[in-house]
Amino acid sequence: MLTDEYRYKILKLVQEKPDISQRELAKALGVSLGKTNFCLKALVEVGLLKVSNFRNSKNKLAYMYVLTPKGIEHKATVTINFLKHKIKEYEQLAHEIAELRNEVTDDLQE
Amino acid sequence: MLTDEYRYKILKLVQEKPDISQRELAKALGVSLGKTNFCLKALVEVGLLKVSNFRNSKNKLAYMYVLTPKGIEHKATVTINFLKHKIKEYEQLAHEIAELRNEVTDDLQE
DNA sequence: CATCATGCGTTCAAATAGTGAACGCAGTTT
DNA sequence: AAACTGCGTTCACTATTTGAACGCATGATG
Repeated sequence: MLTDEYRYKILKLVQEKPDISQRELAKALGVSLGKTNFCLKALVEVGLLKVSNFRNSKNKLAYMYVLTPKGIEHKATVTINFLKHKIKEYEQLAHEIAELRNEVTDDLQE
Repeated sequence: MLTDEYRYKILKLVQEKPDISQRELAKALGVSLGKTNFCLKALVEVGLLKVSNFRNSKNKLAYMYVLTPKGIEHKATVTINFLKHKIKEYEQLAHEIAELRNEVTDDLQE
């Protein structure tokens, strides 16, 4: 399933290292190869990524994943949304942590 | 799947409201009734929760979910671990947000 | 040149996880 | 007593994820 999180993370990783392999990507994302392959194809499908074959001595047959103009634009948008989301998450965490601290002391008193 | 997150959240919700229904729990957790039922049973299975029937006028046949001594102790531990985890997450978020801010400005320049 | 070893993307059967409609039960209401 | 409501339980179905296995292309080895 291609969630916003993966959309963002993949676009970022690909932009940083266009010759990244699907296996590297999978490891970086913490998901399986199959899922990574699925997500990449989905991104190509909707035109955010473009693949171009290339060869090099270390990676026998590999692709370059290139962000399309649409992909770059989308990444900016997605990044901003992600940022907003993260900031909200951050604030929520502050509350949660305070709450947890209370619970910890509560629990110890029981 | 009963992850630490659900273990913690369920113990917390149950402690706060022992006569909570599985449907309420499901809604609070944001998962299905089936999954909630599964998680509750798992917690009873490992001895963290105890069920005791009770009736009341509003809830026809309902259970009380009671944290066992083991459950209370476990909750303390789990809460502390969760707290540690959240604090780490919090710190990581601070970095991520800073990074995202840079990306946003980077993206705008491209 | 021929063989092997390595690393790539791809596939897909199997495993795992998650859903929610439907059921029987027991009180409450009409 | 019949209808209604809310409870936990079940489970067939769907969705999601995994990773071993494959074919292919290159580099290395004899």
